[in-house]
Amino acid sequence: MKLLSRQEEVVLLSIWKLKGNAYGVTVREYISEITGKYWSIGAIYVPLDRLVEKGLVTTYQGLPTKRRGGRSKRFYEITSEGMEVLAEMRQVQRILWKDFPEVTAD
Amino acid sequence: MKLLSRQEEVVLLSIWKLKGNAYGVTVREYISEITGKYWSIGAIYVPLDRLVEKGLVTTYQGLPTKRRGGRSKRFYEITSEGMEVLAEMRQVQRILWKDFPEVTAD
DNA sequence: TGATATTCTCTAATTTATAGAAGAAAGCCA
DNA sequence: TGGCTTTCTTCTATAAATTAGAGAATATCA
Repeated sequence: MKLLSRQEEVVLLSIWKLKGNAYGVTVREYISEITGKYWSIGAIYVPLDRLVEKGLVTTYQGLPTKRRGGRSKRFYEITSEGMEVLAEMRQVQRILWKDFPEVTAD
Repeated sequence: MKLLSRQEEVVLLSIWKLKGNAYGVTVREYISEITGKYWSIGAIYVPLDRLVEKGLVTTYQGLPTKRRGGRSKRFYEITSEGMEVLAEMRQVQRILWKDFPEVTAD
C-alpha cells in the first residue's frame, strides 16, 4: 500500500467535500479556511494534477457562467479509486491515532 | 500553523506509541507492521533527525544490554511541544474527515 | 582476536511542496 | 467592436521531504 502525501490527502478530501463545486479556487479557499494559513496557487494545482495522473480524480472543463467574466473553471471529481485510497488511509490513521489523549483545557 | 509532513506525523506518533522503547529499529518495525509495507532505513532516520531539530522529540543514548552484541541504541521521546503539534494535527484532520462514509462491506 | 549481530550515520537520487509570474478566457461597456 | 477588468489556470523554478542502502560503529560470543 502506498500512502498519499500530506498535500494529496488534503486536496483529495477537499474535492470530495466540495462535491460538484470543486475547482482550483474553491479548493484553495477551503484548505485555507480549515488550516488558517496561506496556500500558494502552486501548492494546490501541482498535487491536483498528480491526483489526476494517478486516477484518483477526474476533471472536466466548466462552461462559462452568467457572472462577471473570467476564464472558465476546471472542475474535479473524486473517482471510486480515490474513495478507496482514502478509506485505506483512514484505516491506517485510526490505528496510529488510537488512544491519543484528548486535549485538556487548562 | 505548519502541518507536519506525512512521514513526520507517522514517525512522531510511533515514538509516542512505543513509549520508552522507541529507537530506529522499533519505529521502523512498528510502521511496517501498521502499513504492511517495506520502509528503508533512511525513510525512518531522516525524518527522525528532523523531528529532533524541530524540538518535537528528544533523544538519548541507550546503554549496552546483556543481549547479543551490537551498537547501542539511540532512544527517542516525544516532547510536550510534540504532543501539542500532534493535537493540532488531529484537530485539522477531524474537520477534513468529518462525514467521510464508512466502508461498506460488499 | 576474529566472527557475528545490531544499530546508526551519511549522502545521493527521486519525489513533493511551494511560490508566483504570466497568460488564457470570459463578461462589461463606451 | 475593442479595450478593460475579472477570474481562473498553466507553467516553471526552487526548496524541502522521502526514499534507498552502503558502510561504519559497537557490542557479544567463541
